[in-house]
Amino acid sequence: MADSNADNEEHNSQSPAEPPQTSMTMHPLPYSGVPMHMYPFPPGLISPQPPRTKRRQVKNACTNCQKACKKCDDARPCLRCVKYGIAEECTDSQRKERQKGVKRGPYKKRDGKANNVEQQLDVSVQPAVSVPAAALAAGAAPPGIPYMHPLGYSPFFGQYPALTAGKPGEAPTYAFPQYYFAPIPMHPQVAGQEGEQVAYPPPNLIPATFVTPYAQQPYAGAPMPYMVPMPPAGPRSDGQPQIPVVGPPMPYAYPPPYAKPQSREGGSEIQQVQQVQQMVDPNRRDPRMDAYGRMPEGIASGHGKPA
DNA sequence: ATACTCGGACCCTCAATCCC
DNA sequence: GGATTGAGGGTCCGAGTATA
Repeated sequence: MADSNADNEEHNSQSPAEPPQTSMTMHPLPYSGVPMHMYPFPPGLISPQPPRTKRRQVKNACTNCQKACKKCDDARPCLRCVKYGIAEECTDSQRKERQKGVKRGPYKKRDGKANNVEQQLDVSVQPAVSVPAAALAAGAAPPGIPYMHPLGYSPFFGQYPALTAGKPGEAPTYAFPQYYFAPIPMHPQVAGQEGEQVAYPPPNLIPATFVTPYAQQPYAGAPMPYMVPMPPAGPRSDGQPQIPVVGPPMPYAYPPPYAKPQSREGGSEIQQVQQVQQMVDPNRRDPRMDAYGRMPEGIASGHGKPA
């Protein structure tokens, strides 16, 4: 299928020169509850019907997770089995062979192109970093926008995998999505009846270009973090020009991109699991990671049922 | 409060089919 | 031959229930 599944390439991203292994946890924050493509936009910027995020699945859940209908991961033993102390029973489940020779009826006619609107709306998968010429020609912002979302470092840095690792001394290319200015819907367009959802005007998104292609790493070969915090206000330490913020200052701080789960006794669930995991096998490495310890797109995503 | 169960929504894979 | 479709079969969310 044309669907370029990141998982399809996961196994061939290992370079011959294996980079230094890190001691960071190799699990993709499965309990984060923040889907991979759910951007930490402030409440005012969230449209009433945010695009549903796609749920990522492992290729093959272990027998235990499969039985429990619970989320598994690609590592063996998986987090859940480690957590429940059944790591030695963590084995891949057997998948049935797909049946062949199933006849299919005639397909519905193709109507040329652009088969779905969803694809056009899904900015999360657009690898483009360039600004469409039409948008540039149209000017920075359409009239009537009350104020613009401030733009700084992308909050997505490190969240997306490298498309190309980059030769020594070269910057890797990342598959992060375009970063958008978005006008805040100031007033509901339609007043909702009692018990009805209030409708907001559709967001008018203006694609913008990234100023920096990737977050600076503290040292060569350092693993990319999942996300980096927003930069502090004021001049940038790297000498690059400060990105001007249009409109009033943000009255709130960004929440941490991945909020820790509710802590239980002895720390959060994920911390407990990680502690066990490190005791079991300190060198345990998630097989999906690329040569630089980064996870492919979408991993750690996912809770995606419509409300 | 936490663990367990499981219905069913959602997702991925890939053979069948379409079309250039 | 490459692109597209869509069903088979898988994963796992989340609500309900059980247990400590």
